[in-house]
Amino acid sequence: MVFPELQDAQRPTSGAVPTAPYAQVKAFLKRELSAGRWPPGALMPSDAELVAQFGVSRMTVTRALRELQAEGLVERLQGVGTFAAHLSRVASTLTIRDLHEEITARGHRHHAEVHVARQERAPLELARQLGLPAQAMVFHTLIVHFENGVPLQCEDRYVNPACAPDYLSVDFSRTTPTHYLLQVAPLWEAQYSIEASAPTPQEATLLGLRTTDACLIVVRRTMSRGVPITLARLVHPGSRYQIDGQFKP
Amino acid sequence: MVFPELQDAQRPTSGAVPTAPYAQVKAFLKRELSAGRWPPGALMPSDAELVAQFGVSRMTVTRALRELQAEGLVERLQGVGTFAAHLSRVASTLTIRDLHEEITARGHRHHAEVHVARQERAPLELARQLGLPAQAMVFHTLIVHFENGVPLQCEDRYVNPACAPDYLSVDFSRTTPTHYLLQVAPLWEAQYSIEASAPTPQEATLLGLRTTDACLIVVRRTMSRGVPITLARLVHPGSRYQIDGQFKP
DNA sequence: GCACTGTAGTTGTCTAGACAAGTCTAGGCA
DNA sequence: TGCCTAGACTTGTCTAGACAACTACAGTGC
Repeated sequence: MVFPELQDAQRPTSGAVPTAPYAQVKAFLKRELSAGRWPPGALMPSDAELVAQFGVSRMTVTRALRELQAEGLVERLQGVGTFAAHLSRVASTLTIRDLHEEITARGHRHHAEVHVARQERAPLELARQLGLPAQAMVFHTLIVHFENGVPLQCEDRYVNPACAPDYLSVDFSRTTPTHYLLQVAPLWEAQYSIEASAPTPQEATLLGLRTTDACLIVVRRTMSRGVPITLARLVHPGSRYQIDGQFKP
Repeated sequence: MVFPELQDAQRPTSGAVPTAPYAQVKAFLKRELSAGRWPPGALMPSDAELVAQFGVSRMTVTRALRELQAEGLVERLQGVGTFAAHLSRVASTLTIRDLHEEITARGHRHHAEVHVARQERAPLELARQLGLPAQAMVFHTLIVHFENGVPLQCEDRYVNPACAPDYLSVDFSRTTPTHYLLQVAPLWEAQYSIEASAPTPQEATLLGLRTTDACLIVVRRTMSRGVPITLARLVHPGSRYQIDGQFKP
């Protein structure tokens, strides 16, 4: 078996110690938690005890605990107490980036070929997912993105015309749909699924693959203010694309 | 092309309005941001202006802004001001769950077959990734997990013996390695990569696949308190496993 | 045994003010 | 012109106290 190379995690520099009192309280609790002083579900010190222990005001302790709560390390119950969280799930931040940005950040060259950019009538299921009536008009683009001349992503996208009426007039060899749509609708909410599958014959041709080559496929539906904006199927050659990430609880 | 079904996002119930002042300030800013009142990079109202506008104390405004900053919606620069963030990347929370939990949560039956559970000498590259000298002893397990009798994951895992000396004495037909290691080392930090690829012949056999079937492969290296604990390669049949998620900025 | 009540302890939130530290700009000076 | 400084403005953080909302528990009365 093969273990691909993983980058080394950045180690925190031990030189610069955070001196702010709230940070000290937070660091103390984090340290003791990681040492197993309070096993998952155990009752932790109350605000008042920490106030006495550190000689700070309650607002300071509260801030430290609220941030730990936001990070999922502790659970607080009003009237009951603060408890060490059950870490049976660890959440990471998966970053969905604009592909153009991602490629140029690597110091590489990005270009795109537009194969389809037109209006279509949406079949029932597609219309439903975009919150439109059946047979409604939708925008459809099919774009292949290249990194240094090698095809990296086949982007099949449907867009709700109500949210981006000028979508088809954009020059997608210069701007990516993601970038344009982020400008039109700044705040997003999205669902995605990541799967591995063989490409369709058309996708295989566009990406220069055989239909037996594995692809990493991300399907994403994006909403803004409760209105579906776009539905995208992003197909990547498995041999040339992977999703990396790291997380710290 | 095929768009798999995505579940509907949960819509916030519009009945219960948050009444806490800090939540009102936060909701106001979020609403205006999503309406595009401050385009990315634009200067937003200062603390003092929001204090005057809402008639609350500065601590209240500060809390609202600090939470928006933590969510990545605004950027604050000391001595300069508060700015609408560039949302070119949107972060989601990808949850790495214990497979046993995941399967039972679906109401299905989970069982595991242990194929390998022994000590081995680590070759150079593996030892390096686990922070050990070359030829050091490491624990190695190879376990196949089943959902309702169908193979769902092939888990090839190496463990640093210093972190979990009793690892090999665990009955992995009853406990998953993930679950056991979470108990031994409560706080994690991890790096992962997700990719699509064909399985090795051995993996294909164990999962009941052909070597041309696409697999979704997650490689994860886990550290606790700066010490590498485990390196795992999790191979899933692409046709039977996908990673789902959603995010709201 | 059972229902009710008071009380102590907990977290959730807010206020008014204070000082520190950083940035920017206009004015003064050589 | 070029450099320096004082002041205005910004965010970062802390304090001491207050009230509200909630929970758990012991005690009371039936």
